[in-house]
Amino acid sequence: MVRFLTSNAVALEARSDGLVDQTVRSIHDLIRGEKLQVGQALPSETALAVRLGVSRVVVREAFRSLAAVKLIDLGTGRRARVAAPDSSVLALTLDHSVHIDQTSVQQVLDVRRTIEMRTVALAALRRTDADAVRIATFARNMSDDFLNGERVMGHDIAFHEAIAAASKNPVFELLVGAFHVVTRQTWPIGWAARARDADRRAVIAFHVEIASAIAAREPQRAERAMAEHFDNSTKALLAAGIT
Amino acid sequence: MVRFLTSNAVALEARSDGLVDQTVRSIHDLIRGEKLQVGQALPSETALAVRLGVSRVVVREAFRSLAAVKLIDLGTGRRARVAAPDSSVLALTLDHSVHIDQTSVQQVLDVRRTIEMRTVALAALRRTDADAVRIATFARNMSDDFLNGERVMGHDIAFHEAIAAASKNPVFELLVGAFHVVTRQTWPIGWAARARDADRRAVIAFHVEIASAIAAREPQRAERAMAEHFDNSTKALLAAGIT
DNA sequence: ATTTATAAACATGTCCTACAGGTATGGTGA
DNA sequence: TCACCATACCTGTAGGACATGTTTATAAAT
Repeated sequence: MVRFLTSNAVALEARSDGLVDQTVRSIHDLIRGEKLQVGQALPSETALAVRLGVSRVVVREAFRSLAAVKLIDLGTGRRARVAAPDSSVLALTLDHSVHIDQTSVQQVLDVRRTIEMRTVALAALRRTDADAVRIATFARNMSDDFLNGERVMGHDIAFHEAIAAASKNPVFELLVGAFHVVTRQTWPIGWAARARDADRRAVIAFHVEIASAIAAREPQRAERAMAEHFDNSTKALLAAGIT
Repeated sequence: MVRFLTSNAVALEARSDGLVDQTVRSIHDLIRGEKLQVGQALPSETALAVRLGVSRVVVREAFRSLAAVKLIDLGTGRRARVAAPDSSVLALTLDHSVHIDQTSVQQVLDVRRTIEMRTVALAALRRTDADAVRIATFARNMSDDFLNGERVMGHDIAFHEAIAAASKNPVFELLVGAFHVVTRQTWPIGWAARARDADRRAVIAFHVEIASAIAAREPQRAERAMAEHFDNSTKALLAAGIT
């Protein structure tokens, strides 16, 4: 993988009046410049404060900013370390966006459908045997815990996460992970909307079918099943008044 | 390439003790509880400090955390206000992920392709006349500024952004916007990899074709053109050694 | 009476000092 | 060699102080 070392900082609050923002950029550049990898430690607050000519308070606030977007990890008594990105930040953004009425649940579902139709196809192509087993297991767990909605939801989410992992693309994994936050809030509604046992069994059947297609390495079949699964969910939520 | 992507549950900052994290949650709950809308003001730092029984430092760090993920806006002398989510946070995450070698450019491209095939189809269905004009204009601008790579890139990015906007789904807009950060770094490489004018013209032809399909309200044609466009770019970057 | 100018009240930005408590490191003793 | 502990280092939180920016209310001017 060729590296383009234009460590040009991403418009990270481009123009800033404040020392904190400047410090955030300095630290950002520092990580880039020293090519720090995940887990490596940054200088201590005091050391940075001296080096950058600001007070420790400023460095602390800058650290908090970077930690909030998961660029670094903080811990009492330990120096800050470079962190691996995770989905929590995007999850927060989405969650907030929905709550603030900037986005509808259906819109989120459309995006999920788009993405997961791809992840499932990739999973069918790139899954390891262990992936296939994991995925199938979650589908079976859904069936086994049929009476306990809470647990079915847990398996459902784990199922989709496992598929994303099997796609071998961390960006997809990131996105799928982020959507779970919204899923957790809407899933019970969709489950309740499917009052009849037959409808609930159908939901699980979709998962079994998807797992089977992945195991058989049939991307198109997997994709089709995933699409139907989402269409079914979309309808259920619509029926429950979730737009 | 080593990966750590810790995709795990999330929501409101793990149960990490620490007054700052608790305060972040409190403020988060406050926004939810009071159903504050974008633009509305939060209590002042001092007021919150008193109310939550913590020092002002703690509230400030909590504010910084929330501002870093764009849940609130901060400004000197002004009270903090609820903010609308934007793509900069995810952009940072992606950028960081690529720089830390957690993600390859090709993986990002795959995600982009997946998403933009959908946005372009939606755009073809839901575009307004103004959207169609905007999109076509950017394509024409690319052609007009053919000799100036920097400007072509600008039009290219604006083109894709306009399509996302025409999809009328803010989540897609958010995602597409976030990818631009990576695009800005890889685009010049792809352009350089297409040494012959004919190859460069072909790139622009794809955009013209996409714009035309959107104008004609032909989602499938638009989708196909977009797919070809991405396949072409993927190949160009591969040829340049970008994996 | 409406508008403008100005002053006061309020809010954030930054610094300093202080100390409690967590972490890691190295040395000592078994 | 290994376990244990003292110690130096580091982060977490508090309170006070003051500069600077913003809003509001009052007063002056048209």
